[in-house]
Amino acid sequence: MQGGSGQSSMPFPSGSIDKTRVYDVKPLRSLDPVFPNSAQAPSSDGTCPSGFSPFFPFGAPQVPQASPPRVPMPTPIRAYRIPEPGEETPARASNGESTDNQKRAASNKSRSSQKKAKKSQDLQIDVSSLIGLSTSDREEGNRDVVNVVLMTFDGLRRRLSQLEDAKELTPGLVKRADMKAGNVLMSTGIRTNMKKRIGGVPGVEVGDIFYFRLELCVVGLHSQSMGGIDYTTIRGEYEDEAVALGIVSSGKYDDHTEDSNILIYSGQGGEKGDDQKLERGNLALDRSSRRKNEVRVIRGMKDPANPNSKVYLYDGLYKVQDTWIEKGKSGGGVFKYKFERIPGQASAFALWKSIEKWKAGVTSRTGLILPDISSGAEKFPVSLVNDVDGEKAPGYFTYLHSLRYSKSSIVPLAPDRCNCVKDCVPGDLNCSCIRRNEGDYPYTGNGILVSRKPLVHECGPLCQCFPTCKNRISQTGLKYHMEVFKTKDRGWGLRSLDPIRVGTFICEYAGEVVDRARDNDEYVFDTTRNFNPFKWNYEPKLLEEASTNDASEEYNIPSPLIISAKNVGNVARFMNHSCSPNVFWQPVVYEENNQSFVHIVFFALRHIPPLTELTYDYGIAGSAGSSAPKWRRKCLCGSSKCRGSFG
DNA sequence: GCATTATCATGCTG
DNA sequence: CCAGCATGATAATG
Repeated sequence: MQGGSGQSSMPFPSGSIDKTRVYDVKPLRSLDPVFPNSAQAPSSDGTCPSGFSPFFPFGAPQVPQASPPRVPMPTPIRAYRIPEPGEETPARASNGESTDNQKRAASNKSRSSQKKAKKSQDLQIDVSSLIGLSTSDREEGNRDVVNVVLMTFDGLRRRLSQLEDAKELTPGLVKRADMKAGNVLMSTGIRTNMKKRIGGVPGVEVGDIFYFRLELCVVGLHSQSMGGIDYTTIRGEYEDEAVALGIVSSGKYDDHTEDSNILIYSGQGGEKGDDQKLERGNLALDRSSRRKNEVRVIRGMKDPANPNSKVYLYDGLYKVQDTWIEKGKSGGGVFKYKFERIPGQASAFALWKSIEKWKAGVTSRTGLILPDISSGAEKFPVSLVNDVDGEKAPGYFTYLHSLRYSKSSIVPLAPDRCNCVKDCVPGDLNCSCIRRNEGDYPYTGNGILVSRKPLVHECGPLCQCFPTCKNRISQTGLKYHMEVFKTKDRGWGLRSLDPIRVGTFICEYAGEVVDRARDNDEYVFDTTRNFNPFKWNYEPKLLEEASTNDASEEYNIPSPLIISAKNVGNVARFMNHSCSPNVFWQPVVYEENNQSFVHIVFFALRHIPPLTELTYDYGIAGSAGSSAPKWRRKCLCGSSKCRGSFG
């Protein structure tokens, strides 16, 4: 049974698969990708707006219909933009081709997706205005929409996680805040890219990272919450056609190869030694292979910071170049698919592999000046790199990882400490530190900040709890391998060699506490500046049970705090400004030397892929009493929301 | 239209 | 560290 004969559209009649023979996949001409000369051809990145001339990812438009089929052929995939019922479909209509099937699929789709939402329809309308999502945003996303959906997901997830942590230990309780948050978002329509499409998903970029499978669902990158193969079925005139959309490779089945552009993926099914069947996802991958369709590839990676959790890396588009059958470990036949990466995409998985080698010292990297500019002051080395120009080092400073109070008029707060034994326990209102946090433990079990707050109260050295207590996150030092690097046009900058999960502690702003910043001092953190307000916490209206009276994100700092990192400081002094930053600051207070001081602590605003520059909002001085500094500068952050200047 | 099914998830226990 | 378990959500399938 050869698949390459080109005669049959079913190369594997069920039940008569010859597992010993390598599966020959000469391309079937009649199954080559067919994109009609219409405005609805999918573009490779999905950004082609309807009404504009289509982009043909395979070069010139192909005319495979030239060779007439002798057997009933499946209807070629016309377009993945399934029209809404009642929506005009000018290109197709003028071709005189039936769209009944697509319309049927579309109406099925919208019905089934709204089925669950029906009971909370009121909420859905309320919620979409709340979050600012339109119906078309749900259908097709963009960078901002994807970001809003992800922020909403994790805000709710963190809050639910916090509530779970505070509950009594009950044997039956399974902590799955991710599923609950995902379910709420799916059922209230806080999701995007519901329209299935081959190729890239608008708003998701190659190299983007995710920490839960449900995040992939809500942004429409991979709609299966567990399944590794995302596919759909096209209703054809004569028969239905399965098409693969994407895969998640968890690495469980030795899928990774030496060549970063190649991935060997195993089919699904065949659990207890049975042969896998050419159906569902397996069939879809086979079809996509013949059609040479693009398939999204998401690679499940070990999280370097947390061995228990996984990072999902979007590695862009691949094509299935070869498929065959192997004998699996349990004896049954297993489908194998050889994925080959489409050239010209941003480096993602390959970059991760390079970083692993740098960290292990296997390969030296270009531009490395110093392995550790902290000279051992930090737990992890802070490398110094310049692959842009000849500058050898930033100006001299002394490395210090916390605050120094010199000639400051800061009035320390009254000290307070808890008497907990071992670790402070979430939900324990006998703990005075938890009480000062309005009864909420500020961090989740794995140390992630739950909400921005007026002030976070951490345990201090004189608290009776163990130093391992989770309520000391900002005092535990760097968690990542950071790197100071020379940017193209903004001096030195800061980035991480490890992926950073939203809400994780990055570092505090170390330096000397001063009464007033000197005019020429560019290394200043000043809490009196005006900062762009932004929403990071969960939306209390989303879920009654997650609500609380105090969800304020306004900072409440007892007295103005100005820190200069010109002479002494840590990695934070290298972080540049951006008007759409990926890091934010949070005031944190704890006791030291019988006094309590406020610290400025940085947390990840969103997931940050490795080697992405870390930035925060420097704020703007001047409006409320304090005079504008002499060094206010033109902003080069490049964001679409850029305010033009900062400082 | 509704229930069933398959699935490279998670978190936790042993 | 890993195997195994319980609880699951999604969308295709029947």
